[in-house]
Amino acid sequence: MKTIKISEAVVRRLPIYLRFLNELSKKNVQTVSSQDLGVKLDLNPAQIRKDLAYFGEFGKKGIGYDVDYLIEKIRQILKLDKVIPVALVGAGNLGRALCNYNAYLKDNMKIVAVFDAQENKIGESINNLKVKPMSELNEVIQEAKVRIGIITVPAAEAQQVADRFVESGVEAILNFAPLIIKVPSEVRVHHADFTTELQSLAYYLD
Amino acid sequence: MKTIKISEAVVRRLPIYLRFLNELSKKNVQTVSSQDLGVKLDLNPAQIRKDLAYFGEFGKKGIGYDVDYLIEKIRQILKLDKVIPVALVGAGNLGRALCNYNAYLKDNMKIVAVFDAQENKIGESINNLKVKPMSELNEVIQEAKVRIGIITVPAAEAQQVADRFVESGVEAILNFAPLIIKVPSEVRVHHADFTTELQSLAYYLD
DNA sequence: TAGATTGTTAATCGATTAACAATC
DNA sequence: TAGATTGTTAATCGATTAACAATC
Repeated sequence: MKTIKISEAVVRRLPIYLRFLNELSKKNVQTVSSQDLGVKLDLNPAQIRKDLAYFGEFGKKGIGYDVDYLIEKIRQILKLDKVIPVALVGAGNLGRALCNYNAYLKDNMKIVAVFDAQENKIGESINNLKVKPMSELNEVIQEAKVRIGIITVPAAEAQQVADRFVESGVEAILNFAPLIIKVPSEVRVHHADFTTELQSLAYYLD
Repeated sequence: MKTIKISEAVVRRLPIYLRFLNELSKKNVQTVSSQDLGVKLDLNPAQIRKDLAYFGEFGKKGIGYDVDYLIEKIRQILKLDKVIPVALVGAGNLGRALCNYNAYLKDNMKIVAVFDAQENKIGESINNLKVKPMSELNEVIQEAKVRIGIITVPAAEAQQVADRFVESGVEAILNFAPLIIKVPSEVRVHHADFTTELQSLAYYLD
């Protein structure tokens, strides 16, 4: 019955809902309306209701959404109800920074391995993870059942790293290198590029 | 005559064009077609032509676009033809990582000041920049004519930092904290959030 | 019950793509 | 000239928003 195609725009909003719902839950808020969510997240309430309705009837008319129930449902939709093992290549400043999010991502995702091509980085400790050489990538990824790969190497090496990820069976890639990487269509890639982000902001200066 | 509103989607693609054109220029490629660009950037050639045509007639029929001329034009459109001073708050791992992009961003943008609220960070050196206390933020930003602010502090402090940026006259903000920040409508905010990015990727796992 | 809020349909709005005359 | 490629219009596709019956 998964015939209706969910647009990327919808999928990108789900984690934003989830994050705010988690905040509400921490404050012991029981119920929230699409109105409330809209105000806090700068979104149209109708859009929020529609987004959620793609996946089921999670609310109660006249009441709103049960916070904890909706959290549970969104986590299921995003497949975040089990910890997803993640690997990262590029133990530079950025890679190191992302490893620090491990605590924040707990219950959802976990960076379980860090790799680097540079000799002098290997063996270094980042957040209790020892940096491993690229030669061990395939083996480690398969053993740890890594499903998502993060690329934080310079642009010149990013495509090679992507190829290695694909080859080792990773299903999705988050690329931070300033370059469009190419992968087979069954692998999902998102680009998270600080430099293009910053440059597009400049357009809006007066 | 700036009556036609340019969509955000268009503006976000311009830096991607620019980046690839710069690569071509470095390889001494003189001319490029929308076809070529489309293949390399995974975009529809008609879309690329239309994007560029919003701003002028930059190509030659039957020939394509002159690489260096198009670079010049896109830099003008994005207001990147002069160096834009940028400030960053949050001298943690992520802040430090972003400062390293200064070299890459040369000619376009420059991080000219770094601030942190924590005593022990102040005075530290990052990429030849001394970390300054928050008390100096307004003064430094006004003196250095900073136009864009980057937020790399924990979520709990991000809104306060945004308020300080706005108060000191910053025109646009790039927020890396996992939280939607609120600013007056004349200030432009982009959210660059690693955690939501990663979570939305999970949806596409089988 | 009265008030609130969902889920959903229809209307609107906007973005992408196809097609082609113009022309280098 | 013949082939290539732009700039642009029209067609398509998709996403957002408004409106409201259903109902808690």
